[in-house]
Amino acid sequence: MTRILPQSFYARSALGVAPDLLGCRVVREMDGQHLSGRIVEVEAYLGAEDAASHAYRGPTSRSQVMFGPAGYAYVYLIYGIHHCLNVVTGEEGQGGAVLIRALEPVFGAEIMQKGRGQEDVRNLSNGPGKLCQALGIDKTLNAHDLTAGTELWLETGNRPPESIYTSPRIGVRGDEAALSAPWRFYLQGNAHISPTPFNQNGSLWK
DNA sequence: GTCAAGATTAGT
DNA sequence: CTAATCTTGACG
Repeated sequence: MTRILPQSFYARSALGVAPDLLGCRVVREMDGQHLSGRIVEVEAYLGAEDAASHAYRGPTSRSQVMFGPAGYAYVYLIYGIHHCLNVVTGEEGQGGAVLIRALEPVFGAEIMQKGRGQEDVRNLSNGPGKLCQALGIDKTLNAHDLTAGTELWLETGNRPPESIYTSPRIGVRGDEAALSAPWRFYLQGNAHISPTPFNQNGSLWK
């Protein structure tokens, strides 16, 4: 029984995929070693109806992978400095994805820390840019097939998620609907979620 | 071609 | 609060 999440897992609305990703693992295979983390925070982005989404204005050279088949990685560079990892969801042509925002290190925390001084494990992957740095994820993995089981993939976790909370998404621009939509999902109280005031006023989702 | 803005983070 | 740093995408 394989634990790798199949294409069918991704082939539905980002709003359905996002909460289901909590508790799952991201696995990175590098230099013959495996690094992995448990997903503790995500955000859903839709297509034409979501002003905060890169897919809002239709496909562009950057966002085209979002319009492709589900189960592929969408990796982009933000602020010229940080990479962000998303998984493409939904039907081809719709343009949906889920941003992986924070991980709880499972394997290879020592390697993730390499070259970053003596950093507390809890601050290693508690943000979208930091988790990509920790796992060595950059644009070379854009459009990578996450169901193939090579280099980078997602698999089911061992432990069920704690209480799932929702809040508005962090750092987004757009219209009022996009700013207020409660499409950030996170494990309330987990030590590895990203630091934000929203953590104080989220609401129980399930 | 030009240019402002960005799904962030670390440091003052 | 602001700098860092560079790609993208909108516009002309």
